Amino acid sequence: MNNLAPTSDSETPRVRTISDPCDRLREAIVSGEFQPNERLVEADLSVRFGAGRTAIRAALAVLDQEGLIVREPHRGARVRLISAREAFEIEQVRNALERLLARSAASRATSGDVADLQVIVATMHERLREADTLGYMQLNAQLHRRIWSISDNQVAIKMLVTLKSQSIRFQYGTILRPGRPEQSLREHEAIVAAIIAHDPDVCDAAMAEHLGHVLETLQWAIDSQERARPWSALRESTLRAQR
Amino acid sequence: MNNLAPTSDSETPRVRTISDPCDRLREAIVSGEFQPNERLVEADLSVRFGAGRTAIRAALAVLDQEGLIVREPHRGARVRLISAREAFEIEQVRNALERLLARSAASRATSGDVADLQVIVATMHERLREADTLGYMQLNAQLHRRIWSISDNQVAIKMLVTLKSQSIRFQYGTILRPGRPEQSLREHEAIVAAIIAHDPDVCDAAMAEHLGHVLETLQWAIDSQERARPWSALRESTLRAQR
DNA sequence: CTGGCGAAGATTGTCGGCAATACTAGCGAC
DNA sequence: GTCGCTAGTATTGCCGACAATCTTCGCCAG
Repeated sequence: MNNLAPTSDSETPRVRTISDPCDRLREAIVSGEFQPNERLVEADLSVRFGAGRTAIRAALAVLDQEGLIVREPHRGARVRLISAREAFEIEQVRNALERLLARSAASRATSGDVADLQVIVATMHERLREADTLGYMQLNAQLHRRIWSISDNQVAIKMLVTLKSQSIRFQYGTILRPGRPEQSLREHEAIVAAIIAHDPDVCDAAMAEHLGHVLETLQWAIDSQERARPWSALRESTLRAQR
Repeated sequence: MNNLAPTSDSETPRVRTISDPCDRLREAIVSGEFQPNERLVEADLSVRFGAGRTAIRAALAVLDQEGLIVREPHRGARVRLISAREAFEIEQVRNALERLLARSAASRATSGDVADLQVIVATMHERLREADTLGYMQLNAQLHRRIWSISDNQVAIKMLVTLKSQSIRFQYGTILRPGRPEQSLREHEAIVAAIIAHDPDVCDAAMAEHLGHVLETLQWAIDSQERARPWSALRESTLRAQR
């Protein structure tokens, strides 16, 4: 009855890889193909993507609005470096918006939605048992996206997608905290349980607690990163000055 | 000691009107100079603003990302019509973000911030006594912006500015509800009191209650608008089809 | 009179070139 | 050796023109 894939929502269309320079450049940036603060010379991108410089300029304008790059007049564009402070701001906004969507999802979830969520949670259990951290992270993101699709606020969803692409550099450190995946899974189960119970208040609280812990873990990840490489702040300012 | 103007935050720079086509076009759209669904022909805008078509295209790309216009391939750009449903989504997101900022402001407000807020509230009392509804609305927006400036989340502030420009068409009907300005002022006083008390939880709750009432009033305004002009839905679809 | 069909008009998308600006390297003076 | 100036280079911003596409209008058959 249900599909093999637990979700059929709008995932990245991988079959027909659109040659849109904007999407390709965005993908290259979020995948880390360009370093933070790296210059993005229009002519180079033009030959790289086989598009005219006009299309590249349009793509840069979009990515500037999305916050992935910064443009200075007559000085060109470069990959935006998200500071730890800004990562915190983004996570706080994400917190507020996810709570809103969780609340909406708890009110609107159908039996089909609930079944999908349960499949995802069950698969998360498997990945955790297999110590498949990467797979667990992917399912984590998938669960959140599925909750978004249950809610009915497209405005908030679009903002969350943009925020996610901005802060992707900080997403990987958060799962490395000892014991964090187990705790994360329990929190996700609480969220799903609240959706099943159609209780918006409880779901809001469960999502708030979950993302509060994510925020704490983000703090921990940044701290431990600083501890391991105390010169990183210096390196960042050096890169900022570099041309 | 304190300035004559209660706020010195980033208001719209009116002295040196930048000739940037993007800003001018945005201003023209939010001020209602262009009707919703009206076509924006690049050549016309080019002669209107005295800029080349390239600059106009860049401006359209930005405004598309901001959600003020919609662009269809080979079919051009037009002013985006925000539906009542979308206005609701926007107001819900605004609700979530303003609560976040109110919480932050309650933690961080200095004595100077508090003084500014009290001046604004006092002036709101005056405007209300004089039945100066327009002036009251402006102070209303000013108070919210001042609270934003106390908080420390630039990401959320930028989003709120963008959302405000999108939903400006629905801002005017909400103050016309009988008794609403008085209630609104009481709610604002509760918010400011919570900031003065440095109590984030109470401030969050006060802002939530305030914006919950705004949401109700928005519903009332849309309903009464529909009641007065039951053909507006038809007119909208007609405009959508129009070229 | 209505509905399909094709050509003309209008508009957008893209490309190349040119001027304006910012960065760099080299040179000379102190 | 260091600082300031200047010429040269690299890159962006802008403008015109052309191709691609969509829309509209006129025509004609039924």
